[in-house]
Amino acid sequence: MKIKSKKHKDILHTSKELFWKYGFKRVTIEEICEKANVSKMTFYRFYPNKLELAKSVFDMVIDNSIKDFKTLMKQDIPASEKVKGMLQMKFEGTNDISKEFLVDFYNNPDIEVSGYIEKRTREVWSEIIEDFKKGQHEGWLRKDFKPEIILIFSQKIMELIKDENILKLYNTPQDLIMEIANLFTYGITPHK
Amino acid sequence: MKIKSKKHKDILHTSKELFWKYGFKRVTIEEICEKANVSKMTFYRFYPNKLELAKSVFDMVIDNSIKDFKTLMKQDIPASEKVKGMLQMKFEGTNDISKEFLVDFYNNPDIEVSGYIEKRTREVWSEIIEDFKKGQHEGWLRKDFKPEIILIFSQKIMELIKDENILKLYNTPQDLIMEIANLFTYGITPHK
DNA sequence: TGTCTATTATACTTTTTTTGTATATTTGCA
DNA sequence: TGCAAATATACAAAAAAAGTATAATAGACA
Repeated sequence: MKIKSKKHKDILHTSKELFWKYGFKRVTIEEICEKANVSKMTFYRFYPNKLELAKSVFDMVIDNSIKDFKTLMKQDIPASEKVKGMLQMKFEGTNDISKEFLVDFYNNPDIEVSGYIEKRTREVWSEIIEDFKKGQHEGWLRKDFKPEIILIFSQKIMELIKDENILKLYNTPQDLIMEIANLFTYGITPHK
Repeated sequence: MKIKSKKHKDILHTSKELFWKYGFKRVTIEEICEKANVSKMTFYRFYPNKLELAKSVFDMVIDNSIKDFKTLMKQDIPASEKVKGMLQMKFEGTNDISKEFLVDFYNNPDIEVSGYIEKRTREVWSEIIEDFKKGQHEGWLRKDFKPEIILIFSQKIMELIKDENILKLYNTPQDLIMEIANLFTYGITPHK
């Protein structure tokens, strides 16, 4: 599935919006069609069922995330800025999957689904890791750590950012992000 | 329905939470029961169906709103502070009904429902209006305006507070609230 | 203008989900 | 212990959602 007609795009964007808000299960195909101004038959022309649609949505989001991420990594800015940008992206949700969506997805008894998510997630991770390795090679990242650990780390740290109680310690979420970014950076970059 | 057992309270609070997040239609009775750790049979002991539950939830929220509002009105603080408090309450959602919830409610073909909401809303309004009249009688509100207009006014103004673009003009929502509260106050209070 | 393609509207069957009930069992507490 | 409240389970009935067949329509374009 590659070329996207206007209608096709409408379906994708509408369903992303609804899935993000309510999760996978709570949204019906007809609801999507109505909101996207597309007839049900047109929907079934593009997708055999809701699951396939969800995969597409997931893909779209992942792909955009990667694109944003790569753009960031390519920029000629200090490492601390890159880390900050990463966290910022996560915080804004650009780079994040809706919790409601994932929960529904994982609870689906259909095994194929969670397998699919895991596969795609692995792909994203390895892309990101590649970028970190490049950073190590280019010298703006310390060489003696496993890039994989960054992702695990940032995963954990995202839980902090979303934690109301921790947020309260800072004037703005940005302050917290900055704080974490600094922590991250000075543990990672070569000593000046 | 007055005395509330622990289980009864759990049901009420859980359903409020879910309704607020997803709206009325998207939430199932069994879902509520699971999340509230209550068996389905216990649910049906308290309520004959989801609609009656929703009415109770609605009542609970309305009642709390009135209570908060009355507490505010009774305080010995200047009128501007009271107006500010009102807006603040609305902004925090303490005094507000979830949009998702209301939309579902109004779309319900069952006429009784929207009738019920309208009835309760009218009651709240008249209570609030009574308080304003008292304020006029006690002299801390100008006497030559219809108290009813305040509610209509504040309704409209709430739309401003929720408007992203307007919010952007101020550093914090609080600044906007303050601004509006001042506007409100100096159009209402007796001239010093 | 006529034709081709994409889209829609409608009406329908099938499947799945949710509701609501009946019944037997368990829990906690006075 | 014994009673009231709560539960688990299993099930029938109703409602909602999924999915399909078919005929009608709209619009691009040669």
